[in-house]
Amino acid sequence: MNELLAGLSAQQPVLIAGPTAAGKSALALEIVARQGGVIVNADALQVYGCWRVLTARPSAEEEARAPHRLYGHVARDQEYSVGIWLREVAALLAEGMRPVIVGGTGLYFMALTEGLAAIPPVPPEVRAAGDALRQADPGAMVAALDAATAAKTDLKNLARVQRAWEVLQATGRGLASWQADTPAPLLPRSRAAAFVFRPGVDWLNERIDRRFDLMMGQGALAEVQAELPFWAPMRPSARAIGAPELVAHLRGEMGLDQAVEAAKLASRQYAKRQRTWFRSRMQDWQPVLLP
RNA sequence: GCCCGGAUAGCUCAGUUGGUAGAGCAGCGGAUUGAAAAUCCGCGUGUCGCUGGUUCGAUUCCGGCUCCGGGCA
Repeated sequence: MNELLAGLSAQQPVLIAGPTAAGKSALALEIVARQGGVIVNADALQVYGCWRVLTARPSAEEEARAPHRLYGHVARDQEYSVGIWLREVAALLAEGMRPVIVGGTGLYFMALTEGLAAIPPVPPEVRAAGDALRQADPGAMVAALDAATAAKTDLKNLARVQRAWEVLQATGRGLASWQADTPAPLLPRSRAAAFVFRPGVDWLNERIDRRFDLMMGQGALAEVQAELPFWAPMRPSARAIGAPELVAHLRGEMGLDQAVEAAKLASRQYAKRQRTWFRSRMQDWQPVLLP
């Protein structure tokens, strides 16, 4: 820890990435305690107000120890995305405080340090049309793409195809063309101190299991129960790992033990995807090696 | 003790009219420009329970044994 912090100037922005349950928040708190700054969330699910326990958001006590931003500030049914996150971060940076940005969402860090195309928001009608077409005739959606976009899109990945189709519908311009005009990044990698946690797989898997048990002890089930009246599985907020599993249990579709096991498994699989991203896309970040 | 079923990948199982075998899940690797805790792609050698026999050749057929279900005593 001390070695990590040596050579860290108190004005320098800090980025901390790492897989779920690796202990990133503790490092962020330590840095801010010693040198000052604001802790800024870079996690796609910790933004939702309804999931404090389930997404392992900083506790009230931790939030009292240092300023925290972009945690739990989004309503369950509110639209959110990398673009919105990036604009919120831009506003924060404009305030002039030194940011310590911490989270597990690789895409957010990439948008921050490498830039994000300036594409206007897709109107809800276009999104609805995209949902419908993807369901009814995915082939037509693929066929409707412009050649340049089709060439650089994974056409088997219908989530990507739908996004490309929606951008073309909404703006009349291909996604590839927009991306070719990606503006300079808000915070280039070279202007920040960047750390990635690299825990061993077995060590992390054990921590994931233990942490989920801890969440259950902290009232995860009650938290999910409170959301049951508003539950809509299609919403981004519904993708919090553990939520669908515990909902299924509360509806009598699976035993509690089974739901807990399923949630732990999903967390381990998520951590694996994070590892893959960090390994390939954050090679020039300083590794924080753990057991 | 007897009868019937089962024993094949980490797990659940399929299959081989005798030529050493393949699905799902798990796992591993990869991709990732506004739903990303999402989404998508790739990867299958394992004493076919053990042991004798028949056969050019047995995981497959036959005998014995072991273990696990179920039934009858």
